[in-house]
Parts: sequence; structure tokens; C-alpha cells
Amino acid sequence: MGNKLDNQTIASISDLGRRFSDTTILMHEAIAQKAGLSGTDHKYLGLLMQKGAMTAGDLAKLTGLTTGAITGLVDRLEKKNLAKRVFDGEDRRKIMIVPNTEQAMTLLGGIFADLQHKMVNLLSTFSDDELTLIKTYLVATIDVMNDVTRTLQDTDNP
Amino acid sequence: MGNKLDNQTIASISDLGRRFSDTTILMHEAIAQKAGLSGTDHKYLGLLMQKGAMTAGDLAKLTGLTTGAITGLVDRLEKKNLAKRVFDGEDRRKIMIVPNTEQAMTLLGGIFADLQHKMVNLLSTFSDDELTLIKTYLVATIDVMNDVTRTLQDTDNP
DNA sequence: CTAAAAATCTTAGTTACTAAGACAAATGTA
DNA sequence: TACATTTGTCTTAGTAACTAAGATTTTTAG
Repeated sequence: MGNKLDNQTIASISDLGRRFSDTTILMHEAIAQKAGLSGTDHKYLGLLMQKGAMTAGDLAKLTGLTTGAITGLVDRLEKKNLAKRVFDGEDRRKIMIVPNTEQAMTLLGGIFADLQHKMVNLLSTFSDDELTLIKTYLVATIDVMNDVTRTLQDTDNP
Repeated sequence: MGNKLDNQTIASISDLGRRFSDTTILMHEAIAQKAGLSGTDHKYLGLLMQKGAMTAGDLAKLTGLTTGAITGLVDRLEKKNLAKRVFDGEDRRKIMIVPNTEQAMTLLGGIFADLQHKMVNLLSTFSDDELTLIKTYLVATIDVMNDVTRTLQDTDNP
């Protein structure tokens, strides 16, 4: 009986994990649309904001896109005044892609503030021990997914 | 001090939530690539497997795609023998899109079994009370994200 | 000093989609 | 019962975002 309940619980949590991811995607699509961005541009702008200025080559490596696609992406962000190209002082081949943090915050800050506020309210209902457990679960699940991804990619490239 | 720690904990969990979603996407992209599918086809095949046979119109509503896009998607899945069109007995305008569960399981079953196995191992390390807490967190966070999404969509269409 | 490598952009082609219209079938109305 | 309207899917034209390969400039290696 206990074993049966465990299986149901495990299936339930797996399903919740999937819904968590699906819901995150939908929320980000809604945020992007609200900000007048495509999902793709929103996603990579977020990455640029998080990691800071970087070269086009580095952004290509980070995202898995080709350098041609990065050129197009930066063109689109530049056009919307969300990022700019700054020539590298030392290496004239290189450019640094610099996010326009101020403009991006103007566009997205309010939306994320709302989300942040709601998450703070939610997380404040948990005790420190409970929050530690939640972190443990999230970290461990991320590790499992990374492990599965690595296994798949390793067998693709023998 | 406690308040400061809370803010760090909350920031940490928010960051883990983001990493959880990112990692899920990367894992599914790796699964899709392993199965010889595009990310898009893999995503919607998964939806079809989960929800069962449905009309093209229903699939359009569920996914937010136009009926033209659904035609293309079903063409691609049909071509890979992963789904087929079955004409509706009653309404000759309608077709039912029927997933080829056997073929899909042949393609993806092993990969998901590996993931499932790893997740079962992980979740078995938690007590029943801990699993209940994890579910509470996942459900509540999904609710918050749905709330944010609804708010954004409502103000788009006044 | 020259060859090779690196960094980014350009170009051609592909994929997956949207929007609008075509066509067949079902439903509603007088 | 006949016709108008609506519904469901497919087709077509056009767009967005990408990959792959090559062009160009610059840096590095020998």
C-alpha cells in the first residue's frame, strides 16, 4: 500500500515538473509579447542581461547558435535599442555586445517586479528548513536532467 | 540577519527555478535530437501522446498554432510514421490525428525510462512529508506563474 | 614576410510558421 | 426543401529565424 502510494506520488511530482516547465515557457512568452519582443529575442536578451557584455563568438557558444544567427539577433536587439555593438579596444576583429540594461528594465522591470513580489510572498510562507529542502530538490533534479542530457549527447558524438 | 538570509535564499530559489526550466528545455532538445525529431515536433508529439487522438482543430486550439501550421506538423509526423490522419466517421470535414504510440515508444521509450529511473531513485530519498512539501511548492509556483501570465494577457486584450 | 587561424558579416537556402483564401461538408433559417 | 451561413482542413504567399558556406578583415604563428 505504501509502495503504491509512492508510485502515485512520484508520477504526480513528475507531472508537476513537466507542468512547471510548460508554465514557465508560457509565462515567458506572455512577458515577451507584452514587451513587444519575440520569444527568442526575449530569451537571449535575458541571457545577455544575466551574463553581461560579451563577444559575438562567446554568445554563439553560449546559445549554440551560429555566428550568422547571432548577427541577426544583435541586429534585432540593436534596432529596438536593447543592446549595442561596441568595438573591442584591443582586437579590431571583435565586437562586444553590450545590453542596454536601462532600456530593458524600462521594458521588463515592472513585469518581473510583479513576479518577484508574488514569489517572495509565496516563499515567505515556508520555514528555513522547508526552503532548504526545496532547494535540495531543485538542485538534485537539475543534476538528473543534466546527466540525462550529457548521456544523450555523448552517444550522439562517439 | 535573518531577513538578509531570507533574501539570499529567495534569490537562490528563483535562480534555481530559472535553471530548472532552462535545463528541462535543453534535455528535451537533446531527447528530440536523439530521436531524430525537431524540438517542435517532439514537443507536440508528446502533447498528442499525453492527450490522445484529437481533431486538427482541437490540436490548433491546444497549441495556439494556426490550422495551416497543424497541417504541416501532422504532415511531418505522418511522414515519420509517428501519427496518422483518420477520417471522422460522422463529419466528413473532420479528421482525427491519432498518435502512433508504439512507434513513439520505440523511439523515445528507452530515453524516458532512463529519466524515469533516475527520478524515481532521487524521489525515493525523500520522506512522504518532504514529497508533500515539494508538491506544495510546485503547485503554488505554477499558480503564481499562471497568475502572472493571465494578468499579462488580460492587459493585452482590454 | 607569409600562411594559417580567428571573428564577424553576408548570402543562399531551409524550416516552421501566420494570414488569407479555397473547397467541401454541416448547420441554421425561412 | 432550398439557400445562406458557418465550420473544418488544406493550400498558397509571405515572413521570421535559423544553418552552412563563403567573404573580408584582423590577429597570430612560424
